[in-house]
Amino acid sequence: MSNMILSEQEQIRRNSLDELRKLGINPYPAAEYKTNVFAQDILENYTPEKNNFQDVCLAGRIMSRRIMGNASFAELMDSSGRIQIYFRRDDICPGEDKTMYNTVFKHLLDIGDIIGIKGFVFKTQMGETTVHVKEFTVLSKSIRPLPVVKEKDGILFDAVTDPEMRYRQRYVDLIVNPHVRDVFRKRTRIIQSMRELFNSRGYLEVETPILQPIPGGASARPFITHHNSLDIPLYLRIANELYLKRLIVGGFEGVYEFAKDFRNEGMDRIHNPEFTVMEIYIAFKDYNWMMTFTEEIISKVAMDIQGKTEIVFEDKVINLNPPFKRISMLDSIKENTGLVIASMNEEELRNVCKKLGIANDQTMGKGKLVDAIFSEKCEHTLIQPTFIIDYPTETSPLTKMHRSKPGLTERFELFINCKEIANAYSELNDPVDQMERFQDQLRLSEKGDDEAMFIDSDFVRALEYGMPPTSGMGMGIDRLTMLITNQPSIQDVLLFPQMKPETQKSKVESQKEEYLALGVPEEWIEPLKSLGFTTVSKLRETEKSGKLANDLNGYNKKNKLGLTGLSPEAVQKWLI
RNA sequence: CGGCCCGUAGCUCAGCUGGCAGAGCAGCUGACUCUUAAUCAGCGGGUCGAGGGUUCGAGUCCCUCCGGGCCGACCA
Repeated sequence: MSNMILSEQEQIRRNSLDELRKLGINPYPAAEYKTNVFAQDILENYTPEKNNFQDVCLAGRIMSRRIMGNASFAELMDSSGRIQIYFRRDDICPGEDKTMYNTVFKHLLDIGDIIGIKGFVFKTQMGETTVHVKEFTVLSKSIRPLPVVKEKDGILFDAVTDPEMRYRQRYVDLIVNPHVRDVFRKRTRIIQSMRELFNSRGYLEVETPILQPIPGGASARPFITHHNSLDIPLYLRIANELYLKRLIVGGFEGVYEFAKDFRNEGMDRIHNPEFTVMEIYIAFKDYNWMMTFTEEIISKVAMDIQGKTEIVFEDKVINLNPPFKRISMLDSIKENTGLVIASMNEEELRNVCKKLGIANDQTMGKGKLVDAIFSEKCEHTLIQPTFIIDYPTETSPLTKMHRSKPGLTERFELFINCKEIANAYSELNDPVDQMERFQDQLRLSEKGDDEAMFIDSDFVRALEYGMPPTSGMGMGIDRLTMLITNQPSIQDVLLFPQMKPETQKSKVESQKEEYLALGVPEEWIEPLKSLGFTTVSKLRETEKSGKLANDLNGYNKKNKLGLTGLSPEAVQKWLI
């Protein structure tokens, strides 16, 4: 702590902290501060005619100050927004003692500090609704300067846009970029909107294990961890599907979970190692029913959050009004390539891939090849919401065989803006078939597919007791939020996106005695440290004693330390 | 993993073919009792991401590394 190098502004704020305490003001008081209004209520509802809000109390952060001698304006930001506040010396300090205004407000408070105010609302000559402060309380002193963002006619000046700062220090982003708070409020409302719908249908919100002995329900590489007292490996879940279906076996009509899943894979604009998925399973339904339900969910969310089903994403207008287009995967490939691949074998598909310039290798089976063709040739066309239906069996090991199309399964994925938003099946409930599919996965795994599914024999055991015909659907909440809130990157809809750790500069410094032992005069130790020689080993590594002597003498002169100059020879002796 | 770009004061950013590190905001001192990107006068503030190299001299050129962004690869 004492060794921390503080900027000038941080030092000044820490001094202010001490000064406040000397005046008997606790900069971090414990007591509840009872407010009776939010900034937004005042801004929306105050009128001079009504003369309302004449005894208000609110609390928030000082975001700007304009001091004009014995009167000042400032902006206070609470959770609802910003409001201008007005201080007048003789109102703050009615008696002889003007300390609270002259010293505390003008000198010891800063932008970023959190205060509570009591006063009345009025309109200034410029017409701005303002709280005239009669009394203020320091609630929390800020000792780190906040980026100052100014705004005029909706244009921001010096806005914090650096992604690294925004994501690493999300708290700063939230303070200075109000629209960011709005995105996260909307994220929560999206989840609430869906939850309302599910609860109104009587479906049960449940929680299932995040630490799983077998990471099932999806094709992905898991994170692995270890349980000490059981002495077994455990995996962070890649999906919760198999647990939710066990609950349908258990007799619930419908179950759903908003779940964090974890996948140990690359990160980019649309992938974060941990992400949120809503999965829902409903007994006695099939994937056709689920498509209609998915349309209902999406359009309700759009209405609840944006008030309309037509949304704008970047330069595109997307219409979320049902019904959405439904097309089979094979028909979509036909539409986009003109190729009919339905009856092709693995070798023929591989040739198609080669012809189309699609990367493929021997570990890829028929299903993966079809999937690769689809991804390459079709996905980018799916801007308006589209259900792609009837997937190859091989890549859908938990899905019921198609009731009429051999080799295919009753599965759909919903694409919006070329991204997969939802994935759903008529769930496979034939335990014998399920066991065979798991064994197929095992063979793929042996072929080198490192994301083929593990066999979960307890899940098969559950199916053996009998699971009703069921349809299940998973929806990527992060991607849905990106879409609804028009955010280009997943990091913009995650409060704390994963980042590489910041490298902490080592704060290790050598002691005074170590410098003295080298023959460095005591008065030159601080200049040495200031020039970056914070340890004696750094000093020893220096080879240019002449340059060092020169730098030290320069530092002496620049900072007017008045020390006697050093000769290169004297410095040379330290380094031996 | 590969290509391109970025990292300079608390914040936003200049800094040309290498030649004394700059501006605005913020801060400090002062003036100003309805201002609003307040204004006016003055002042301070830098390990130029880190390390190495070339050079009389590096923010600038070269190499390595760290962090970030975009695109691609891999991947849902």
